[in-house]
Amino acid sequence: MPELKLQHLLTLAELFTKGARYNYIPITTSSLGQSIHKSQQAASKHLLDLESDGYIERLRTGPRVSIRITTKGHVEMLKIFSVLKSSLETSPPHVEFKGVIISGMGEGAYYMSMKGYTKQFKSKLGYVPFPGTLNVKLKDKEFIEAKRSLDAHPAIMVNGFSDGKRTYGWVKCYPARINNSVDAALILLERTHHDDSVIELVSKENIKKLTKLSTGSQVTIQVNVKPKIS
Amino acid sequence: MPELKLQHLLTLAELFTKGARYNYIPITTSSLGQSIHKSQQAASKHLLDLESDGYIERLRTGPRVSIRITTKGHVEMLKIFSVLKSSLETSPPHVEFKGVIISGMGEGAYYMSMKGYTKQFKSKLGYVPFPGTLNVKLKDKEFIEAKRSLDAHPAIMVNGFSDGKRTYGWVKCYPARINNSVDAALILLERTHHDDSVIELVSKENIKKLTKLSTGSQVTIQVNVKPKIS
DNA sequence: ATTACTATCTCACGAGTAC
DNA sequence: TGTACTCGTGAGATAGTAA
Repeated sequence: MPELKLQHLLTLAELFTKGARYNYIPITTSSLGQSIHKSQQAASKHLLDLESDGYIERLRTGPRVSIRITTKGHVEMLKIFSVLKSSLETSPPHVEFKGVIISGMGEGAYYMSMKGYTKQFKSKLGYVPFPGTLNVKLKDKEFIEAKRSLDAHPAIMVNGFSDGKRTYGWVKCYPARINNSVDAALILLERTHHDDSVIELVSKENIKKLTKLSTGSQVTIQVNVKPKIS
Repeated sequence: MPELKLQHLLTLAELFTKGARYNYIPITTSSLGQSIHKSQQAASKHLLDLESDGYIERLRTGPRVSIRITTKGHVEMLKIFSVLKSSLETSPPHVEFKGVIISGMGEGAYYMSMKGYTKQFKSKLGYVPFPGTLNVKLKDKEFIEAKRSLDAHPAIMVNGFSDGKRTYGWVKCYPARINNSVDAALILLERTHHDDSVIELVSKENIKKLTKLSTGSQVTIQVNVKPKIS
């Protein structure tokens, strides 16, 4: 869509930084070449091209040449800038999983109801989860891969503990939404009896009742990811 | 500076818009080719290159391929984005003139003191100018050219009028600063006895006294330009 | 259907150099 | 000093086509 050639982009940007938008700026092709990490010849060609395309204007006073960016050049820069801006901004800040509900085995419910966990859930998630986890079987490889790389994102860490007889592993919690309607948390367990293709979720209420979902139902889970601020 | 090749920029941006930052997105090389206005083969090559450079990850499930942008890819996009952003933002929003003061002939003072003008100056500039214009001779071609293209920028318009005997032309005013210390207005007259190499300025106070400048002194004038907001 | 190879073309770049 | 020509090299793009 933008008419400005991509290879000229950084050259034009360099002229902008030098202040050439509203004033004629004296510049040599060699210094420009250095700035854009190209040869003097390349810089010269860039200026020639930019000029013939009407993105810059040049004024020569004897040996000296001054350059100014035209409105057209400014507009083209803004075009590319806004393409980048909108593509970076419209990126939805969540990881999505699709799968089907499989029967919970009650084990999750047992462990997650232990005081060592519930105390932390209360303080870190803000609630004690309904006893019983929702287990979702992921069918596509990309979701399994996405689950693996959840580690890269910041999580709410529920620490493991010991009750004297045995130890219980940590639980990583990721705030999530089920079918874009129910708030929940996807949990990664240090020790789980599931393989990588199953994700487990906890919620304040009984998810199955709340959503009228049952074993075999297809669900979509969105895990929020902190948008990066550069 | 950015390692990402510019020709891959719009391809990566397209993947971003498709939501490939946090999820594996199914995409074909032909559809991608259409999106970036290149051939299917070019899109395929782009993906190959982006993958081997670690900017994207691909997952193939039989014939289908899904793509996700890596953190490295995201960072590279942000790098180029910020180069553009800063070059567009650091552009100082004023047009600069340099020249030497030449003797005013008093004519300007006479005209600018007429009621038909002073009334408008008072309401539009906020003050009645000191009687006497500052005339500055521009020595370099680029400043003369810059003066000509001042027309492209929005001005405060002081309309012409008639006193029954004759008519007086309009005056365009551009808020300006002299030597970065005195507020003034550069004025363009519909009818002037100067050629293009001279600019005239008015100010609330006597500029020469205020700045201790006299004929022959070098001055710098900055005319503010409305920064464009896209 | 797809993806991606090969061949070919164009053009971006740098070296040398004229002015 | 400057800019910008010619020319050689190679990267990027497309068409054709294999898998």
